[in-house]
Amino acid sequence: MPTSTRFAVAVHVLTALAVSDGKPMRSEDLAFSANTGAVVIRGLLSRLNDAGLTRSQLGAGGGALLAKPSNEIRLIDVYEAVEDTELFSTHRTPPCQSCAVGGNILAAMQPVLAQARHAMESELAASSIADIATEVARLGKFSIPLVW
Amino acid sequence: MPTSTRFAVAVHVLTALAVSDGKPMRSEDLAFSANTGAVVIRGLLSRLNDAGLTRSQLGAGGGALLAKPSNEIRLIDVYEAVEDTELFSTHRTPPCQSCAVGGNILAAMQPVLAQARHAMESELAASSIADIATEVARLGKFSIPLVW
DNA sequence: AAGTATGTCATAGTGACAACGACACACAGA
DNA sequence: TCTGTGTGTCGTTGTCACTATGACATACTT
Repeated sequence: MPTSTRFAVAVHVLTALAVSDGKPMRSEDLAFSANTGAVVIRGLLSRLNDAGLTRSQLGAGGGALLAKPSNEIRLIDVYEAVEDTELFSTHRTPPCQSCAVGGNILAAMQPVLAQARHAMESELAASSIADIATEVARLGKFSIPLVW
Repeated sequence: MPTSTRFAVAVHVLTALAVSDGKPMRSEDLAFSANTGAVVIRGLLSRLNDAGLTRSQLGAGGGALLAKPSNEIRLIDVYEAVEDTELFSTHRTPPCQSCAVGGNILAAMQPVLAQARHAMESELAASSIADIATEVARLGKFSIPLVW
């Protein structure tokens, strides 16, 4: 089960905003960088706005902006803002409740799966958009803020 | 970012085999318990056989059996045997390589994502089918092995 | 030799996701 | 105030992975 592409693209968008902080970026520009459509970006920004990670400026010269410093945006915040499916899927149709195993398997698995998910989320909480932006700048050999 | 239902169903199947150890179970019986089709179970068993977790006995009175003791089958083994998609998806179409961000974002994210995945897998390595079977027996108030 | 169960193929249906076009609404600047 | 620009959202369409289902060759047990 793969995640949707939303998480990766959302991190991409936030990182782009972080490296060119101050200047609003249009959804169309962000779409170009992520190689996708502007509507996809707007859908992501809508979720990120709701989560308080970004804000949008309307009108001429407008675009998307970070709502707080990039080092205060953890990857787990991004993950929760844009992903809405459970990490572990269970049976499409509930298992046979009258069976000894079927009736209890989900409850028996639940603690282990919750712990696994929590371990993953803790790792995502340890990194911020600032960390990613710094790494991108290092790999790309440029400094932040980047003037386009 | 969900997994497929295969992981949950595979754990279900292996747990069923664990609690009734010794007697082979037909894919049709397992399908009934998991509330799915026999072909789905056979597809899972095919993968579990390849991974050395189960073996199948053909002919009358045949069925699936565990290939090793249930306490030697870790959940991570099951996960790797039946899941074949990456935990984290990336951009459907590769990002713009000529952009400062697009050209490096994937490489910059990769270490963090790998660490998050590893944390999750470590948790799955800490539990075995025997643990799940014991928990199912406790919840269902029966003892192992279960005579059907 | 007969019956039974697996393993695999081919087909079809379902759901999530993303690409795309269109348009109402809101703000900036002159 | 008026015009241009950009967001936010809707509906449609295409794609892909996954699951369900039927069918059949193969292999083993009795």
